[in-house]
Amino acid sequence: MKRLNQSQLALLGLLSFGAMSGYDLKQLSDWSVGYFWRESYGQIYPHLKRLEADGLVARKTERGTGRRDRHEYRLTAAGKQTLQRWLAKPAAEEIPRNEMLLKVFFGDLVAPEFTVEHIARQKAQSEAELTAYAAVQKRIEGEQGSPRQKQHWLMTLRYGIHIAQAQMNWCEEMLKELK
Amino acid sequence: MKRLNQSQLALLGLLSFGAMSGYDLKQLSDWSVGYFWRESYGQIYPHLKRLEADGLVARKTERGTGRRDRHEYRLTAAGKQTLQRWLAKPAAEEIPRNEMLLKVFFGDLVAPEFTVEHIARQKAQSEAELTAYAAVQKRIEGEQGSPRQKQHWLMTLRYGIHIAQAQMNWCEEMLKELK
DNA sequence: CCCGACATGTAAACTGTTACATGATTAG
DNA sequence: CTAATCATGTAACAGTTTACATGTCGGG
Repeated sequence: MKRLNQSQLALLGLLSFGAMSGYDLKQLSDWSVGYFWRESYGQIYPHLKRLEADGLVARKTERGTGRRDRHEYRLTAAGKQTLQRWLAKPAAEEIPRNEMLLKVFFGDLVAPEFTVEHIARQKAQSEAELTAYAAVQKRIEGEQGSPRQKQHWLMTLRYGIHIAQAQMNWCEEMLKELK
Repeated sequence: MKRLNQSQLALLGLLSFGAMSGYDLKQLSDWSVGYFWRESYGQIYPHLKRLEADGLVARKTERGTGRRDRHEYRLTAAGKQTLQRWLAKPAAEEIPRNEMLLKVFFGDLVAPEFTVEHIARQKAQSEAELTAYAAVQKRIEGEQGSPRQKQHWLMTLRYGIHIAQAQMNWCEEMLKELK
């Protein structure tokens, strides 16, 4: 039984909200943690198999009425314990990779318009994110779940908002400077 | 001749500042773009070979006086053109992965102290980054290079500062809320 | 009748880190 | 003498995306 990776632990975390299929997991993660964590089907399905083999999740198959079978996974006691142990450990430092910044950094090799364009595009993106976050907030408030659970969800959302706002401020500052 | 990836283009970009060895490339990238882009030797050396085979960089070998040979690479005209074409194209959206946020998100499954700890650690990290950025600023000012080049370097540095400050603000807000 | 949502999965390709291997020189 | 710096490189492993493959059901 090898050590689990971050992806697998993220899936365990999502399953703590209730039993779900691989498909559900993807849908849920896309809107709830999508702005700071993404998973693809190509990872989800193999990971679920692995987690089941390790006894961290349990599968229940529903014969679909004509539809393809649906495999619903729920967290086992062992899975929850593994998850909690992980949550107690400090998070690994993230190594960012920002292509846009790279293009600004090397921007003196091309016409200034290109740099302006990169920054304008970033600004539009951050703006769109802020709009999306407002929708996420509404959705969180509408979901069922304990107040504490919601508090944690909203805390991460606040992070996204802070970052997007900082990006916008930076973009505006830079666009002014480049004019 | 397959399409280059971001790493290879980043190396071409760094080589635009002058001829360098793989080792130099690593040292330079660590302090100059390290806060938003990182490369490891395990990538750099194979990439340089590949770039040379494609005619985008040219190698000059210096016999070291006893030391191991030093391979210095410089950008060719074709390499510069490839780089400029890339700089003109919009940057791909970055997909962030933030383990700390994931642990805050699932924080209601463990004692609140753990969430406080994750945030406190983030705060210390962002603080340290801000200190490091001040040193980078001094170093940029001391480097030779055109004013325009420096302007671009300082623009990306401002980005780092904005983000680190936003992170600090978020941390402080959250720590207050959790008390 | 066609599109989008539901639903699961695999394989290939790609990308990246880490550990290992080697070895000289220089500063403390 | 020993640690750090210069210096290059490979191999194993780990992680991720993408394209492909398959098929139903409901709504417009």
